[in-house]
Amino acid sequence: MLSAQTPHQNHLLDALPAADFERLSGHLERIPLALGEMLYEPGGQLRHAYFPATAVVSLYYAMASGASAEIAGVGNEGVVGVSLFMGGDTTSSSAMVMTAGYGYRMERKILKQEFDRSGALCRLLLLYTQALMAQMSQTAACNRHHTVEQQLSRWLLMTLDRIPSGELVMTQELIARMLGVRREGVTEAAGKLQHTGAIRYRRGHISVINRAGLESSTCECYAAVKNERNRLLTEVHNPHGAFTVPGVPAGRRY
Amino acid sequence: MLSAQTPHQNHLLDALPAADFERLSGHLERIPLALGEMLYEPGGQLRHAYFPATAVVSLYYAMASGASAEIAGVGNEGVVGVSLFMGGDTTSSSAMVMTAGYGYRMERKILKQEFDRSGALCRLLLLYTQALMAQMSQTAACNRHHTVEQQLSRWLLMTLDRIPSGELVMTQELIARMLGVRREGVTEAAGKLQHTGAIRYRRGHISVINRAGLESSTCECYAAVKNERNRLLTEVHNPHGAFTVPGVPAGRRY
DNA sequence: GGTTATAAGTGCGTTACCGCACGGAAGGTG
DNA sequence: CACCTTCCGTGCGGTAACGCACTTATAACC
Repeated sequence: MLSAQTPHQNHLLDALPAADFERLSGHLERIPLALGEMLYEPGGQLRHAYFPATAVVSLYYAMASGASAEIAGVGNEGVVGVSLFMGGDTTSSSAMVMTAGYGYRMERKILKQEFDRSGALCRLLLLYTQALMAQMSQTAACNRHHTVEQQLSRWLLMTLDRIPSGELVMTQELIARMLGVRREGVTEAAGKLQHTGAIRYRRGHISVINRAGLESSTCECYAAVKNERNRLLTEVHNPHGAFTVPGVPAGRRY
Repeated sequence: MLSAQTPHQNHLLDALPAADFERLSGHLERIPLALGEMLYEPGGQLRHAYFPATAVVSLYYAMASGASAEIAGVGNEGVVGVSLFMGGDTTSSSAMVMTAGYGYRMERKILKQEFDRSGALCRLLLLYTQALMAQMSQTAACNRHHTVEQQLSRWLLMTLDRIPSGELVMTQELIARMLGVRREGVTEAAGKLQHTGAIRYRRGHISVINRAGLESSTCECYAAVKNERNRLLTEVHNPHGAFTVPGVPAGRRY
């Protein structure tokens, strides 16, 4: 269980008033999230909501053909399992851990109870859900109009924003499945990005060398999602994260 | 203002318990919705939520380039303006009337008040919002993997499910803008569908001749969205609509 | 340290869709 | 009726991404 003094570094939890957090802290369980772990699948009964800290989770839809497409990503800015408080309990999409790390989970029953109090967490969860919808919308538009290279750049940037380091542990195969494109397409796009000096990669590892380079390769969708999230969750937003100044983590402490 | 005896035929409103509906009926204003009317635009302040009855509304995202892409459609099964109760007040997408008709609107303040009572409407709105998210997810995946012909078929079926007649008043140009494809692409796909006898069209009008034909031309996405909506909103769902038996409308009466 | 599974690179024909530039036709308006 | 806007049909070159087959490289494992 999470002690009230532990720095947990999920932005939603961090934004809770002390009183609300105290009430919940005993119900937050710190757990490791391993690469490839499924947090939910279509039709499955969710038992917990997950608040990622260093882990990153992909919400994606798996088609009958075996193809798939990422709908949205969730990291330390959000929560996995909005259907628990929205009332549907499950969804037609899946959630898989894309970057290993840790997070906190809360039992379905506790989350519902707290949500029904209509307090700070309720408000935050609904605002986050709207930010999630904005991300889904942007994904739909981006899938329609933008190139693989633009989308790969966007995907790398969004993932980068959610992790402490500048290196992603990630195969091109897996990225391709999430973007819903061919693996060769990712190889080609990543090759171009490496050629321009934006990234460097080796077998299963991608390092971002020049963030500005990535930003100039991506489409408007990256900034659009980020801006909308900042607008909706200003009090939650943590401008440069708790990780940019090692040893002096930002954010509330309990 | 809507009298308690009026058949209103928005499924969310119809699903309200009598007591809740009584409280709200005085705040529901029946209004015509004209083709092309904008219900909201990015950044604009929403003043009302709209419950379509015979009108159909598209939620879409407009890109900087001028291109656009539909995110989801809303008809008599839902409500336009979920950001009002989610807390963000506005969104980065736009909402435009695609099929003229009428609907009911409720002032922002009244909606929020009722939402905060955590009663039946609150529950329905959250469930509907989850159904909307499922539709957005499916749109993202569909944009990635399916052909224009499949998407056109899906779009026609979804619109058809929301209107009383079998004829859509709709130019190919407008459909193309919503699907985010070329107008010529729609012409070609519609030509094929007409050739197989599924539809017939003339300048600005599309008639569905053979619904089963359309269903066999579309992708899994149509059924997936419909099933998820039925799962989430069983008590709201109105199997064949209030319109299939003219003069003997189904649904609750107040 | 040699073997092996897995990740990434490459080439090639195919396809769906795009952008553009027309021509023709329907239907409302003076 | 003649006019003219708007909508729809068609052709053509260009291109991004696909599917497939195969090679090369890397890191992990015995």
